[in-house]
Parts: sequence; C-alpha cells; structure tokens
Amino acid sequence: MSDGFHPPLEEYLSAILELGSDGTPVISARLCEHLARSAPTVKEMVDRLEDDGYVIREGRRLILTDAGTEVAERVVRRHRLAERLLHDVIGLEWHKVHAEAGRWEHVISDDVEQKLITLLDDPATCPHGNLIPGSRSSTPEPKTTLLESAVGSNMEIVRIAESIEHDDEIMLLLGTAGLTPGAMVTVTSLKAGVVSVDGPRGSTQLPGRCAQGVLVR
Amino acid sequence: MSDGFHPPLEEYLSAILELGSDGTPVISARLCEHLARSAPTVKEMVDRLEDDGYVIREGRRLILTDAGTEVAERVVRRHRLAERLLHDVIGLEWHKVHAEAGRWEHVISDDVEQKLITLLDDPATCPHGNLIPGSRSSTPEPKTTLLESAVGSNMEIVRIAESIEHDDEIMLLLGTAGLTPGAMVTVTSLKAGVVSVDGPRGSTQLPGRCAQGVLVR
DNA sequence: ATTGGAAATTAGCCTTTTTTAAGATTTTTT
DNA sequence: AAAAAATCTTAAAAAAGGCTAATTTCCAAT
Repeated sequence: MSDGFHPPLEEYLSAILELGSDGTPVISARLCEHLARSAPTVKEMVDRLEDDGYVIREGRRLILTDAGTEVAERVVRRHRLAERLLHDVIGLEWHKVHAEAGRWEHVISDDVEQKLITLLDDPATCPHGNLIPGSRSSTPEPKTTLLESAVGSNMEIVRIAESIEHDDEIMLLLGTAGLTPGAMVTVTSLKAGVVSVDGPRGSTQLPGRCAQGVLVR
Repeated sequence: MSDGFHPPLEEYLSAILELGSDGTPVISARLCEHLARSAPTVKEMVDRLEDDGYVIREGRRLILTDAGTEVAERVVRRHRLAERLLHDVIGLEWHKVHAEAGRWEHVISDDVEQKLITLLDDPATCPHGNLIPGSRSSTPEPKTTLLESAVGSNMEIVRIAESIEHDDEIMLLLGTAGLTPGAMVTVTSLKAGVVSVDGPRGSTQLPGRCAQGVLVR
C-alpha cells in the first residue's frame, strides 16, 4: 500500500488481466499454473487483493475492479514498452526480450513511462504484436490462429500470444525462422497437429501448441 | 544463492564498495546510515555476507572479498550504465536519473549489460561523472572539491560524488544551474561555508555540503 | 588507567511470501 | 446417482528481511 513498489501484487494483477484477455474465465487454479505458485499461496494473495479492493469474486471467477484494472494495465503497458525499448533501441534478441521485461516492468516510474512513450512514438504493440494498453495508435484484433488456417493460405503474422511468450524454446524457433509480426507465411501442411509453414527464411515445422499462439490475418 | 536475483545483497555490497571508495573505513554503523536500516538488521545481513564469503571482518572494518567486489562492481556498473541510458537515450531529467537507476541496477541481465556497453559506446562515466567499473575508456581521478577551490579560480566540473547524488534537492539545484560534468565555473566567493559560483547559466550559491560533493579540475 | 560515547550484539517480535499436508467442496463424467 | 476429478480451504511452518529495546564491548581521550 505504502510506497507503490509491490512486484508480487503487480504480478498477480497483470496475470489476471492477461488470462482474462484470452477469453478464459479466470479462477485461482489458472493463476496457480500461470504463476507457478501453490494453491494456498495464490488463495492467500487473492484474499488480500480482494480485501484491498483490486479484485472481486463472482463464484470462483476473479474479476478485476477498476483499481485492479488500472494497476494491471499499467504493469502490462510498462512490460510492453520495456520490450520495445529492449528490442528496438537496445538491440536485445527477440526471444530474450520477454523475460527481461518481466523484471523491468516493476521498476519503471511514471516519469520514465512517459519518456518511453515519447521516445518510441506511442507504439501500438510490443515486438510480439500484443497491444499496449492506453496507446493512442491502437488497431483492431485478429482472431485466427495459424493452427486454424487452411493449408495453402497465405497470411500475415500479426501477433504472438502471451501464452507462448513464456516458452523460450518456441520463441527462439520463431525468432530464428523470422516468424515475427509483419512476416508473410504460407501454410504448406497440417499433419498430426504439426503445422508446416513457408516463411521469410524458408520452411519450418511448428508444434500445435505453438501454432495456436501465432495469430494471423 | 540460487537465481542470482538478490536486491538486498546487491544493495549491501555496492554500499560497502561506494563507502570504501571515499576512503572512509567501512564499518556497520556507516552502512546503517547509508542504507537507512537498523543496526541489528545490518548486523544480520553482514553476518550472512561473511558466511557466504562476500566480506571479511578486520576488527570492525568490513572488507570485500574478490567475490564481493565482483558482485558490487557489477551492480555499480549496471547502475551507471542505466543512468547513461536513462539520461542520454531516454531523456530523463538529470536529477531523477539516480533514483530510477537505483531500481534498474537489480534487474539488468548480463545480456543487456553487454548491449548497453555497445549502444552507449563503452562510456567511462555516468552522467554525474562517476567512473563505470570495467570501462576500457577510463580516466584519472581529480581530487579537488569546489569547497576547497580558491576564490577567483576557474575550474571544470568533473564529477558529482555519490554522497550528493542521493539528495534530490541539491541535484535539482545543480541540474538547473547547469553545474554538471564538463561545465566551467568560477568561484566568486566563500562566506560562512557557502560557495558562490558563476556557471554556464549565471551565478549560484551552494551550501558547503554540496560544494564538497562537486569535484573539479 | 579510566571512562564516556560510539558501535555491536542479544533477545524477542513482526510481516510478507512462500511451502506441504490434509480436508472439504464443487463439478463433471460415467 | 455415484464415482472421479478438479478446485478451494485450513493448518502449520519456514525463510527473508525488517523492527525496538536493552545490554555489552570496544576505542580513544582525558
């Protein structure tokens, strides 16, 4: 409450926001998985979030209050601004950007947030194509995943879902294959849940889990 | 020990390094003041640092081991690289840079540290003129403070001591008066411990505490 | 050599965030 | 409806990093 520096609180609230943005109803059990914490730990923290007015419970559903949404969006915004800084300015490799920003998001002040928005020209998305909350340059969301795309179809990669961002191996795979937002890809086959695509740097096989996290248009 | 993410440990070790670099013998009591922690808290932590091989005691003196020095210098290096990034690239105001970097120093990875060195061209100092440990572009140190300078002498500001950096008011004063490293100043008077100087943006009165933290050549 | 003040230590306690183990509820599936 | 699976809760505890108050130790100056 006191000094506005609470990484765990920020972590929980932004996790709730992110889980929710995938459409899934957010319950404690989901948070346990997403945050890799035990059930009692999560219960304890969620109780506190409720007491402090960041969250309300609707049955098992966890719903962010306005206060909770504000904190969560601020954290997500800082995370994605940090990712843009790390990638576009500092030159950190695409697949390392998420983990680094996961720490930076908790230490960026209001002042610096504003400077970053100016420096980066109010970017609409992070380097993975996820929207930056509050950005004026916002765009509509696509809903098709690479997994659902018809064989032979030619698509533009628009964004990589948060659920995939955590997975270093997959991110490295996507990064080295040039399968990043803006790239054009053609689906060449779909067998046993494995999607083969032709991308800017040749052809690649993507496991279903991964293809599901690649949003296209 | 496990994941290399230990802000408190890093805080203590870099404090020992910084206090030591002023020549003062470093004892627990000094750490208490510098870190604003109670004596038992500091004792507890210093015991741990000793057990873990980061520090040895010589009477009351605390001496960093090689391992301790390595951690401490890494933290100081990241702090000062962060300051350069915040100031030169992000455009954060001179007097806000120190506090922000005080948080950033604990979340910067090896990878990003390297990228920053490249991006910033291996800078020799932070924006306040303090040396960046390990930088190849190092320079000799001046020893004269503005407080000791003769009235009428024309000097170049070289660095602002760490001891002053913590003080927001003084930093704002120095910053708005243009009294930053590289600026030429003339001492016009010294009365009752107050130093008057002519700087790039006119004349300013500096309290002794402050003038003592301004190193000149 | 003594002694006054600074420094260090001991003892006891608090809060936060985490754990494991076990029990109680719900939901879902058969 | 009964059984199985998933979810949530309670209880007990630990590790980290803090605190205050009281006591002891040390150093340095008279």
